[in-house]
Amino acid sequence: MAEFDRIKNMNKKQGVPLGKNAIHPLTGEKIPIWSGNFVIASYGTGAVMAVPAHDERDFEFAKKFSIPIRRALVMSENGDSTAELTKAETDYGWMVNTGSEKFEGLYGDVAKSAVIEELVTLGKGERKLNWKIRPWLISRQRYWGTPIPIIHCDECGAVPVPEQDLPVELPRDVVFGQGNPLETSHEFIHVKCPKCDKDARRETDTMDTFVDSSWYFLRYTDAQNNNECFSKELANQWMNVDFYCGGIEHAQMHLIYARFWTKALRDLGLHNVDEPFNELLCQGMVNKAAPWCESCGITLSVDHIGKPCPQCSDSLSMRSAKMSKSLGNTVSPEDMIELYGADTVRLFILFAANPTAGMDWSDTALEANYRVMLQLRTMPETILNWGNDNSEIDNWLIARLKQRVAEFNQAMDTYDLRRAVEISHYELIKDINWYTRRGGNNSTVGRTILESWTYLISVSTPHLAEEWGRCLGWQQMVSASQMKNVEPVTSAEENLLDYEFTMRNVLENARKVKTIAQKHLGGEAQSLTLIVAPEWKNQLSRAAITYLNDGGNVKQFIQVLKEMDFVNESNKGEILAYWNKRMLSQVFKWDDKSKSLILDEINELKVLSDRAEFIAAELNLGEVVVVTAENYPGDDGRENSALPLNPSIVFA
RNA sequence: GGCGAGGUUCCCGAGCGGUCAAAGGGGGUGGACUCAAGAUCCUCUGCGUAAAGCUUCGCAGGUUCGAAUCCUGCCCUCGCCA
Repeated sequence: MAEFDRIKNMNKKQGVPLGKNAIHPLTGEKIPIWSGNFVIASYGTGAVMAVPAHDERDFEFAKKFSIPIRRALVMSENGDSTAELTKAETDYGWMVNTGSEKFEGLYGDVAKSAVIEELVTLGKGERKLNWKIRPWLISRQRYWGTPIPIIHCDECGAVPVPEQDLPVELPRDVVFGQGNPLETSHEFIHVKCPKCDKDARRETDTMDTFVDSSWYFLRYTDAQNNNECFSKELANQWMNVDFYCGGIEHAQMHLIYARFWTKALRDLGLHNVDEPFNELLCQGMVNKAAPWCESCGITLSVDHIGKPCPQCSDSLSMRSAKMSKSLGNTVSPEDMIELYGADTVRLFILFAANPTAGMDWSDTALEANYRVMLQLRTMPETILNWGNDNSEIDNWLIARLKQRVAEFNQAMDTYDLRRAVEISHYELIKDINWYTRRGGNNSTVGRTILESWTYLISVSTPHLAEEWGRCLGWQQMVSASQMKNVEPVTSAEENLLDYEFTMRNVLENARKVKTIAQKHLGGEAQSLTLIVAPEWKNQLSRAAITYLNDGGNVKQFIQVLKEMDFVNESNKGEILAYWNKRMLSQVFKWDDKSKSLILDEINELKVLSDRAEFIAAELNLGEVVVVTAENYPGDDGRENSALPLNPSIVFA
């Protein structure tokens, strides 16, 4: 098992006693030696002295295998040296149970030093400091990295390449697959020593490629500069990078390196920038299912699909795993682009998940996005072939577009790419569908929509957008032109959107009720009566919303209510009861939009009456009548369930 | 081991105190169109009922008039690094 995997399994500690003992160098006691899976062979000598009382892992191990845990420290001065440990006490403490006057009661660094000194005196040990240092990128790499500008001379040793010969560039005439490719370039290797001019060899290791990515952003500020790495003035002007988007490994490796180099170059006086990146967005991983053995806990390559586990012969399931060559669960973007086009693949990736979330690759989802693309492809043609009818719903569509553009901009500004794509490639199709369903048929309006919509789709599917532009007869490419400013929604348009929204809600509810109602009717419903809530319920709602908006406490509202104008002796009982029973919770259920519609005293009777014909057609009814509760002629009491924005729905 | 992300309805995924039985997509269902298929459009997709109510957002508690959302503990998964 690889060391990596073993460390991952450290919580499942295992071990065996070797049957041998070590002698404690100071006390001479015998200490049993165990072999354990949680000790890392590559760390130090691979052998560690366990301190079960004061190390969490050792404590756990000792508990599991019933090894005596002896307290060596107490956590308070003159603490109880015989107190039992319930968990590892890992802080600095005062030494106890040492069996030696020299150490008893010593604390922290003083204690450490005393023990070390004693070991040195006895000749049984030495003081040593182990550094744990990153190799800071000057580590062996084969070819793919910045060459290390050193020439090895038998006479002079390692000689730096003179500054005028820099940079050392990688040779092209190399052969891969036979060790270090640089070794195969005769011209690269064999050079004269810059000092003594005798035959010498060039260094063939290269630096890590992270070296380049540690300062390229600085170079980008002045990429054409042939005299120096970058102009200090330009770098200072452009840096730092406002927004940096990269994979998760950036967060730990690249970021550390880039920050280090930036600061180092600053200290060398090459620029004045302290931090290279202002904001970092870590994008998620793209995963894809791979075979997985539950009992062995291993992920296998796709070659094992449909076969049993090679280790335990159990049947394999599938589970999501990071794409990798070794597992074979990769997809080739080229193949996908070949099959579906670049725009489709891009759309899929953007829509499948938010950038930070990561996602599972899914062929069916990709196909679904392809269908959307096909649908969008013919959209301009369809829309431009609309007729010339003018209708109320034209204004709705124009208003809707304005609203969508605003939403789109907001999504883009907050890097919510998924939402942006949803608006440009999904929502707007639905809006167009709704428009035609409501009888819209005006190609002039359609053209207006397309003139903005084309720019929205160009962000994620640029090829498609160019196609649209061509269809619209544009001379310039979409990518080379600028979208015309779209005005914000006017208040009249806002109302129109709201009314339509209100009607859709009612329609939706009516649809739900219809099937049940027909069970009771024992046949097809013929007509529908919508009973709008009585005025006192609207007044009550407005009063409650206003009261809460002003920061009032719900519990006290009933007191306020009693004093309200519209409450009198005859209706008081009904209103107060209704408040408790129905309205109290409802006030919180309305969203901000609904609340503002209620406060603005939306005329439901008119909104619904105006649209009664459409509702009748949608529900396949002969007639739709809209009345207020006050005017409802029936005596079945159904008007009582009406609420603001939620009329009673009565089928007959 | 250190650090990070996360567990949501059949699946993927949004939501991050009342708009939530929970957006959107996928899959599935029924209908329209069609000679037919495909594409497209519309409906439904927790149980239930002329609108109630009930159960549901990893598990168990807690805060609140109210929790998928906040707090505490636990379980599990994934990723990064050496």
